Amino acid sequence: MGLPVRKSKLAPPPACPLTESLALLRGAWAPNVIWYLSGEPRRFGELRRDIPRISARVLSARLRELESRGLVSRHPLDTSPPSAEYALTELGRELLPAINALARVGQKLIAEWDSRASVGKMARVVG
Amino acid sequence: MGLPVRKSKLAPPPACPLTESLALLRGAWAPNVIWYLSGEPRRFGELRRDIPRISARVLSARLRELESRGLVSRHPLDTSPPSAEYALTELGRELLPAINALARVGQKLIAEWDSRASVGKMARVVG
DNA sequence: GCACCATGGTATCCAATGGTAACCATGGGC
DNA sequence: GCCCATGGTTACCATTGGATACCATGGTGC
Repeated sequence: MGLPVRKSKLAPPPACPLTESLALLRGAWAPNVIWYLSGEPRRFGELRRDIPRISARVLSARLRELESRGLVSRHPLDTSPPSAEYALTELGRELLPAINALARVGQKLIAEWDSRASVGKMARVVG
Repeated sequence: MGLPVRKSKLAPPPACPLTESLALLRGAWAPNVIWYLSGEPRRFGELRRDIPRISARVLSARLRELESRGLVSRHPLDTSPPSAEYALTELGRELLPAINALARVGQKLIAEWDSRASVGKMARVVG
């Protein structure tokens, strides 16, 4: 048997700006993590509670990926059960306008659903 | 044998605006598809060429998902090899500001890399 | 000293997603 | 009759993500 064929996995010059910024956000929950870090720095357990459906495994992986991409910085704290704080870097903050734009669309969608639901149910909720 | 245990897969009210808009964009290449549809309607083969690294399988799946989410509309054409055109719906257009914000970040990143590369290479590119 | 707790993870296992490549259906050109 | 282009679909496999259990550290109650 010869050598196994190496599938090149080449990533030829994309240079598509959308592809570049999406590469920063790749991975499950990445935008949510950035969203919840956009205020103050937060700790691992806080982020777990912020994003209830994330698993510790994925949160851990995502934080290390975001750190390696330069979007997030990690600061271990010398507390009794050793803990750590995560914060957005300046590069991470550059993504906030885009994430805010996404959130605005989401708010609009939620508002539309709510108004239609209240119409459909004859305004069970006061409004 | 009894019924297979149904893992509830519950999606309890997230109501996080970011989660809502990301649900619209879920799936590989979804933002790119919207990006390339943001001008004129485009055909399947055109999108394949626009996004060279997408596979036909995923493009097909993504278009049908985006259609079912109401972001994209499909218009079959009565041509000799039957073809189809895809266009953004109004809901799809509401995502364009967010996608443009992402693209702006990507452009900035590319510009920074370029300028650093040209400095590192002693400005091979005139600038 | 020792059990027990909280924090911040890892290890293991399985399901869903995406990629590759091959194939199919239609109708026109040669 | 055969091949081609378009617009997909199918089969198969690698990677990613999720659920859950577990581990390491050090503090606290006793």
